[in-house]
Amino acid sequence: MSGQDGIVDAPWISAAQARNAEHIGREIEVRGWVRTRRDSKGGFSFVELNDGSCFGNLQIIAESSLPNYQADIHNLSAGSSIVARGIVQASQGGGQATELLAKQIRVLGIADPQDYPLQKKRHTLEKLREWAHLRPRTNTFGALTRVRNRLSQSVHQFFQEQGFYYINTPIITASDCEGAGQMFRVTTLPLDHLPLEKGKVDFSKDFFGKSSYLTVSGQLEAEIYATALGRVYTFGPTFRAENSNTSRHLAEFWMIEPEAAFFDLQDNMLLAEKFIKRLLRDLLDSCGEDMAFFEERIQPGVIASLRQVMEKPFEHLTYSDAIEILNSSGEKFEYPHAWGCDLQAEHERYLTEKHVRGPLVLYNYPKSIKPFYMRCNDDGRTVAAMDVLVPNVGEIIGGSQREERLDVLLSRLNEMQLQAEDYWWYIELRKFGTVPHSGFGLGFERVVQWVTGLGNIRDCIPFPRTPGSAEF
RNA sequence: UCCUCUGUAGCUCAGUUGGGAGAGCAGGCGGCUGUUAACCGCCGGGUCGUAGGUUCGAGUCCUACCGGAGGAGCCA
Repeated sequence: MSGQDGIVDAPWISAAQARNAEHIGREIEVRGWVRTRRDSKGGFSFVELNDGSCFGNLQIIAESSLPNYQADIHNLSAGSSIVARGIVQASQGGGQATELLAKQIRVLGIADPQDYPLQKKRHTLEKLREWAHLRPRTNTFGALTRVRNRLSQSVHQFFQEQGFYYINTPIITASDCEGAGQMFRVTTLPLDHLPLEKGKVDFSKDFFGKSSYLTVSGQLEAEIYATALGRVYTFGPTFRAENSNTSRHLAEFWMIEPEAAFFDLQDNMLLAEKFIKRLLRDLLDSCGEDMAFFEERIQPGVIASLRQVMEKPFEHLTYSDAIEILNSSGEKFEYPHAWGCDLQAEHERYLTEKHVRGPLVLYNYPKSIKPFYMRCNDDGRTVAAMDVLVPNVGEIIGGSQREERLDVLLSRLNEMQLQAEDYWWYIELRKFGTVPHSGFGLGFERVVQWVTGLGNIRDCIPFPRTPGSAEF
């Protein structure tokens, strides 16, 4: 969107560029939305414009000699859209390097302050959720959007540099055997007139000839590609129909799932750590203004804590050691933490927030509490699983080395009373040229929540989908 | 799904043992010779979430439902 790239009319530049002192003296044009207007005692106005290009606003000086000053400019209010042309000059006031002395201001659309919900003052995040069509115009969601974008870019850059191929796994899946929780059914059957067969719905009449659902994970399909091309990753939407009402759950969220052939659990854990550190480094390097806002207004201390994470190696603990630490912690827990039980939120919180005070990689979980595809360890009672936990948010990564031994996989399916036929293609990957391989899933919004310090995951995605809520 | 809290003006909230609704901000008008979230004055604005019930009388008490928040479970 700059004037130099040849895409748009030469004088049009971004507010981010216009705020830079190197443009002083140039005649330029900016296009965006008014954040606020202040009238000077001298009979002219300061109009602050934001076009999304950066956190800060461009201050525009609108003198009363402009032909439409009284009619338009003097009444400009937050949310109005304008095109302003003028000369960039050094700012006479503090707080910004430059300002635009307007030669012309064209008002494209006014936002009537009587009706426009966003005020100059602070709104609660809960209220802004009701205005998801307007909240990107606020400082918080502008910053959030740029942070999300930067993280997305880093995801691709990191995996591309590490030799991973970006693949697209299906959104619609025709098997209900993924076992990762409640799924949303996809159907074209008439719900008021379902075809029945012996009293049950006849899904052979459905669009795909069988039951189909929205995906809860692209992992199994990613394994197909990993065992052909070596290293792959997905970055796509994921759907969970669980009725969970918390600040950490969404019914629709974005997940990144790398899968790598010839990676064992150690390689997998190292990959996860390098990946997270890369995300943090890029974020802190290139989203300074936005992160400074989160630091100042959302969670003081967040930047320092992220820096610390970047500099130190992650702590690693086996599940068994974690249980030992909980046992000898002297801490009072509401839930028990015996070996073989899944760790409760309070346990994870103790481990990350009090014991290690930073990210923690837990691995080698009891096989009884983990899915069939995780690789069985030699001790006969644990699997090569690993989770990455971080303070405040909890689990952001769950992964494992996958069971590559055909006989072991078959007996695990049998143990868990799953039908081998349902997994015929998954099993064939082990029949034909099987290799050790590993992967993990990282919840994108959880990372956003962690790095911004936002308390509720519903504010970490543009349009949150939660039980009872799919507005916009 | 469970537990707890909550729903009063555009926004944030106050409203005392049930007696007829208030403040700040925002907005409108006016004033103020460069300002950078709340300079001064005046003005307008509310079926007190919805539906029942108790009572002479309900924002206030009771019941149900709906929305929101925090925590739990499930998970990423």
